[in-house]
Amino acid sequence: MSEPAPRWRRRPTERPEEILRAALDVFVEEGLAGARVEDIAQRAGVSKGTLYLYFQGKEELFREAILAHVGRTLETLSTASAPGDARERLARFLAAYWAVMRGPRFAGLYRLVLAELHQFPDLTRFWADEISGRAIALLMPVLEEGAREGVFRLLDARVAGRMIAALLGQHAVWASRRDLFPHLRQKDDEELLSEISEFAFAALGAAPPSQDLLR
Amino acid sequence: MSEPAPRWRRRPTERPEEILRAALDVFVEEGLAGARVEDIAQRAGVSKGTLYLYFQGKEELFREAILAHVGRTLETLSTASAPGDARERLARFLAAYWAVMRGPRFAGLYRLVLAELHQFPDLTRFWADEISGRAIALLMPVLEEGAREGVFRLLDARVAGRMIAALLGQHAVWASRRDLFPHLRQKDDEELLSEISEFAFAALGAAPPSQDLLR
Amino acid sequence: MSEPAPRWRRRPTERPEEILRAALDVFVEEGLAGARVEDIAQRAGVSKGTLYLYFQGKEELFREAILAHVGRTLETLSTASAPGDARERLARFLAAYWAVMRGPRFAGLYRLVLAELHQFPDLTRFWADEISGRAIALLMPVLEEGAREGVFRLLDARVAGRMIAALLGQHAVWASRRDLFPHLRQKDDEELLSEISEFAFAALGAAPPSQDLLR
Amino acid sequence: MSEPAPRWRRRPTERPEEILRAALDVFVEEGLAGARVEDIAQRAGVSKGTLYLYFQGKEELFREAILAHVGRTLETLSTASAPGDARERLARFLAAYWAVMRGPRFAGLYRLVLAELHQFPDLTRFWADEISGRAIALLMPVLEEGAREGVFRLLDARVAGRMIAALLGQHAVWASRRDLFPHLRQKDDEELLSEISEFAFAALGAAPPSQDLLR
DNA sequence: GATGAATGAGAATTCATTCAT
DNA sequence: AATGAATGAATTCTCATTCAT
Repeated sequence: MSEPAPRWRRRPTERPEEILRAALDVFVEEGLAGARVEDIAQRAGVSKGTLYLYFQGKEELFREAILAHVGRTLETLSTASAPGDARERLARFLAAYWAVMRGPRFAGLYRLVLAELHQFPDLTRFWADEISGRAIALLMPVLEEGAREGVFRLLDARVAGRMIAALLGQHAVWASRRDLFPHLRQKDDEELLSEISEFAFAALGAAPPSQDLLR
Repeated sequence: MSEPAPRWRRRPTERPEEILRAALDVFVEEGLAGARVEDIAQRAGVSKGTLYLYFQGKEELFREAILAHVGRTLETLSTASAPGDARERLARFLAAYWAVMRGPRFAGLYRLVLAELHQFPDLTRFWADEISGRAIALLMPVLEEGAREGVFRLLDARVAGRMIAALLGQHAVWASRRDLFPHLRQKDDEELLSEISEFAFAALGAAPPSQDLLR
Repeated sequence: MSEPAPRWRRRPTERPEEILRAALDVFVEEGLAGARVEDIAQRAGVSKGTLYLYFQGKEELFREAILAHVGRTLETLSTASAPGDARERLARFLAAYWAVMRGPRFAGLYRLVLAELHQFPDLTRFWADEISGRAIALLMPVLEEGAREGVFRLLDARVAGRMIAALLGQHAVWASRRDLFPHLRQKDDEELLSEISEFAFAALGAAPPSQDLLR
Repeated sequence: MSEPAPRWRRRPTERPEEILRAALDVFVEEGLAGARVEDIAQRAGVSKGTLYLYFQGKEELFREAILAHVGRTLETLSTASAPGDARERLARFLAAYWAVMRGPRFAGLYRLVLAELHQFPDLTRFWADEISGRAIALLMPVLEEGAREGVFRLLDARVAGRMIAALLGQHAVWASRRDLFPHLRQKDDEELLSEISEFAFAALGAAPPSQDLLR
């Protein structure tokens, strides 16, 4: 005697986020052009029309999906700063940043942004400022303080920050497709991080802190 | 002892190379999906139908355009090895590799490959082997020799090579759209190269050779 | 002797007449296909769903909106007959009819009916009978009486009525978009009416009554 | 042993005109919104895609279809002026204009223009100038000359021209849907023309010329 | 009764590919 | 070989209508 299950439910609050999550997945898998609106709808468990209740169209969906995800990411990232000596802080930052970049969708997202550079300069700019730029901005005080303390050699903190961001970023892209990049096929994330750390610390004229200190 | 069969082959040269060049330009600008066959034909100065006389379709055009360009690039790159002490050879390699990557179409190509990766695993494999892989392969003997000579500190040459490739690759992408990546807007190519070199040499425990030695 | 059954009936008045008014406005502005149900609802200050409580759908809305407005119009028009000599009665009729046609929505409605005619034969029939037909029917006795009295020349009253209706109808359409019909841009409604009257009276072989008599 | 019939033929010159003709038919029957691009293509005997080789889209098709047809019409119309006395010339003009308006697609076209007034003000303006305006412009010299000769009574030739254009235009619309306008259901085109003529001449204070003179 | 979120059929448009010339 | 006109499958987006709340 129970009611038949309704064919759909009203979820005005949750819908947009669900849709953006589905959209991000599909965009990451298929790229902007390859993603079909229909697929996004299906993955979100709604009809095509519903997407258009919440978003202007495919492009807005793309933009919003990326911004929303980056937003969530940034929250994580900001928490990375903390007390300690410069080497420890740098090591902790590398680990935190690497963890973000190795999160489930991040590298795919980065590829996406690269791919659509021309079509979405504002998105790219946002990315550059908020992701790469933020990494550099967070790194700089650590490096400067380390230099002041004599732990790191003297160098342009901005440049050094950029180098470190490059190492992390490029490795994240490679690592996201280990099958396609044989030069790191055998390495797990932890090993890659320690290789990157080792290289970066060496470039700064310092040894990485012992692992013990970081836990 | 015959040469091993080449991993890829150029198509007969009488077939308009012009088409592939045009295709590459359009693909770099628009991406795979965004590029219209019509535009490629137009830029190559032929009719749409003609493309189909030489290529199966858009995808083959894409594949061939990239392979042809990479082929040309590789010729350049292979000439980079040369005699000299390890520091000089490393410095010269960095300059040569950076020159290739800053060539007119390379960074765009790299983005393209990253972006369309998953659709063409064979292409990516090719890329990984011939470009990233080759860089590492060319670097390794230099690094190993330097380590043997005591010029560079002892480390896994493959890992160090990968780090250097990461620095160069990521900077090439950023530099290709300086307008969108403000963290290096003010730097010219030469300055970026010397920053990268400085960082890499430091990580290897060595000072870069004086500029004089490199000319 | 009961009244003959009315040809159309107004829906119960407690049902929002507001909706029909809004619908008419939107239909006049946008046409049948161009009008969006959503817009009608919004203009009526109700939700989309509410419309469907009162009307089957868009087409019924269209039909009812027109019928309702015509109904209101007809009430006005019927009052136009009155005593007096034939010339005066004709003049008064012209003025009354013109006033109706120059009412805020009439010309738009007329265009609408013309435009969407073929989709609604019954509507058009209704229109032809109640509007054009009624004009002619109201005119005929006046013209016949005038002819009998020797004021108007002898002619087929039905034909003459049709001519006068044509003059009025076409001018109403033109006048509704003076910006688009430059041949009468400078004229105000009053002047147009007196031009039409003058022409019609001349065709009937009579001079129009002096303006004084009409007020 | 004959070749199988080709699936399609190249007709680059004839296509656009064929398409416009088909488009006009469909637009007249269905209105702008009701017409499906697919139907137009089918009626023109081509595929949907072909339409887009020659026209930007549905709206341009609409605009061009109307302009092309009006253009053809105007050629006919211009030839209507000719020598003779004023009454004959007027009679001849009425006949010519009426013939144009009663041509197979004209009244439908007029309805179309009326219906889309808002969306295509430029089309409407064009229509007003070239059709109604031209009628008035062609009429004026005839009426003025007639007045000078004492055949017609003195009146504003522009106003009189407008009245005549109104009579013709409105009757053309009605006549195009005789089924829907019972007040002229029984009349054929010739009879309608002579009724209009009779009314117009009377309004000008003249008798129409005998029919004999006009053939 | 009202609401407005959700649906999904329908239409315009694009563009890779084919093929008559 | 070369052309570019023609095709039609595929895709986005709209909006009348339904129905859970």
